[in-house]
Amino acid sequence: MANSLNKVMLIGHLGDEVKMHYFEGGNCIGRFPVATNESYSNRQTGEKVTTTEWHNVVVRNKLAELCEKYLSKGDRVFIEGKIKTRQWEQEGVKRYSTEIHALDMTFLTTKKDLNNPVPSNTTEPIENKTTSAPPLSDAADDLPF
Amino acid sequence: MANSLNKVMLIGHLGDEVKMHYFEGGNCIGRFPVATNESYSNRQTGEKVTTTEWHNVVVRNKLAELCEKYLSKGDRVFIEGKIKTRQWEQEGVKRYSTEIHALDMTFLTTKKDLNNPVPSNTTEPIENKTTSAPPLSDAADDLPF
Amino acid sequence: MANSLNKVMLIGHLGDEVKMHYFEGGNCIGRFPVATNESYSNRQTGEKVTTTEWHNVVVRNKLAELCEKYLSKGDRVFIEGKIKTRQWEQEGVKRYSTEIHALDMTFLTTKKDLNNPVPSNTTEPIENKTTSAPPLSDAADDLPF
Amino acid sequence: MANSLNKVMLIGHLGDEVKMHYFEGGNCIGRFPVATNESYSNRQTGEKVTTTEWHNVVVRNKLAELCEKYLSKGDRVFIEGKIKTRQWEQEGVKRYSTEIHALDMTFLTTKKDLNNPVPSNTTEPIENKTTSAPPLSDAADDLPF
DNA sequence: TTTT
DNA sequence: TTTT
Repeated sequence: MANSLNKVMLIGHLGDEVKMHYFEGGNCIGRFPVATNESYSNRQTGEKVTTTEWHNVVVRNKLAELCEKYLSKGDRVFIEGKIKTRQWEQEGVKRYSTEIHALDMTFLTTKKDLNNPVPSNTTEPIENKTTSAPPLSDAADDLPF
Repeated sequence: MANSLNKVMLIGHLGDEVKMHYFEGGNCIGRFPVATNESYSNRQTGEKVTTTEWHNVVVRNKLAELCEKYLSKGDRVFIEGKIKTRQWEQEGVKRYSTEIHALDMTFLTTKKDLNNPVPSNTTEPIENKTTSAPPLSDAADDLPF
Repeated sequence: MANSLNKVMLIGHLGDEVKMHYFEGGNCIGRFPVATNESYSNRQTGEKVTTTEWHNVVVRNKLAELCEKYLSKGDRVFIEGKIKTRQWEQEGVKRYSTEIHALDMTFLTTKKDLNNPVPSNTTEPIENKTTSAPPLSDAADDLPF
Repeated sequence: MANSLNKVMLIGHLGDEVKMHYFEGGNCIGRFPVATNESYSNRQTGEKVTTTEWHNVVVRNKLAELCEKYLSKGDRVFIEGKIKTRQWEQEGVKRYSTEIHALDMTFLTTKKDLNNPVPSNTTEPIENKTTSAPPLSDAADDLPF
């Protein structure tokens, strides 16, 4: 039983495909961006403004594989998870990246299985081009989550 | 009615005092860090590890003033809010800072009002007189266990 | 991964002690009422009104034992769980009881361990007087929760 | 700022159409049942069991009108609200009905506007045939609210 | 930088 | 970079 609470709940759309990373021990991690929107009326002009917030979602192992299999860019999901901020140094400057580590999820639209069961090699064609690797990806094996 | 959800809920302790900023139009903003902890057992060594996550909490106007008045470093709070990531450029490099914009809050310990004003023996004087049982307790008796 | 969500989060105070029930297989269940309050201003009179909502909280096994050990009437808790409505017939009339099945919890005040480590036999003296038993108690062993 | 929390979040499907009630002052209320499901494996037999939980959702005024306009039986919604238990006496017996008072909502499928912009008189053609009625629907009719 |  |  925890003595603190770190809970995030999102409903939004994937801005890109799920990018998978496989580790030696058999673990894997998936990453994808999720957009949430907020609308409000500008006080002066009265015009409606929509702002978009982007969330870096991280999933692991079984959940990651389900996401890769069933989620595509544009799909809507409900995500329950927690906030984690990674930090690293780049050229002497501390940098931070905040991620949403998803623990539970509900697929709210799954184009893939509904429209057409596409051959898996055509859905994520350039999955391997992940040039800029996130700092912690190597260490992921001995992380708590 | 929104078509997306961006919800954060935290229970944690303030790592520092509330820092206020006042704007010309009469608006104000308060900022303070909140720590949440997570414990897990290391798979190899079996030893218990506690990690701390720090959240940059932002409050506005009335809520900010309440926080400044009643919250101190070390106090425990429940926070409901949303995630916002600000970005800016520093020396040509995009930098990000993720904040929790608090919309509702519950003070779970407020040292300020507990420690000084009232003598502690007058705060819960008749704690034992809870004569009136909660509505459902009677019904509960004749319920399935 | 669920395709639906049934989530409850409460912060409130216990209206009574935790009542334990032990089953043959070694399982146990604890029950206690939790009060949440809501204040609003009456539109006509402008006077502030506070209403109290009572929640029938149910905990199982390990969590139940922790609750019995550390929670007392008046203590404040954070509860995360789900809603379950049981139904049964009484004299030909369908009756319902809605419960909050707690899955996670944070103790926000624990008078017991802070003030005095009272001998457990003095805290819940009449724990065994659970006279009226019920529909679901037998089935409890093979229930989902 | 509240000193307690009474929060419910649901993702589920409507078990019936939205039933509206209009009051003299211009206020209105809408009611509809929402089902959430949970699956688990029976420990003995190992077979997968799905249980359904029915929630009595209550909406007011603007939100009620949006629900009536855009939601139909079978639609999926995300609901954020609070738990309220009403009590009344029937033939000398105290009876309880627990409702989810929705404060915010996200329509996750809206068959009405997506499939065909049906003329409003054809949208609830067989409203009275409620064969598989959710538990509380009968009781709800003759309740206070 | 908090807390247990 | 999503979606309405």
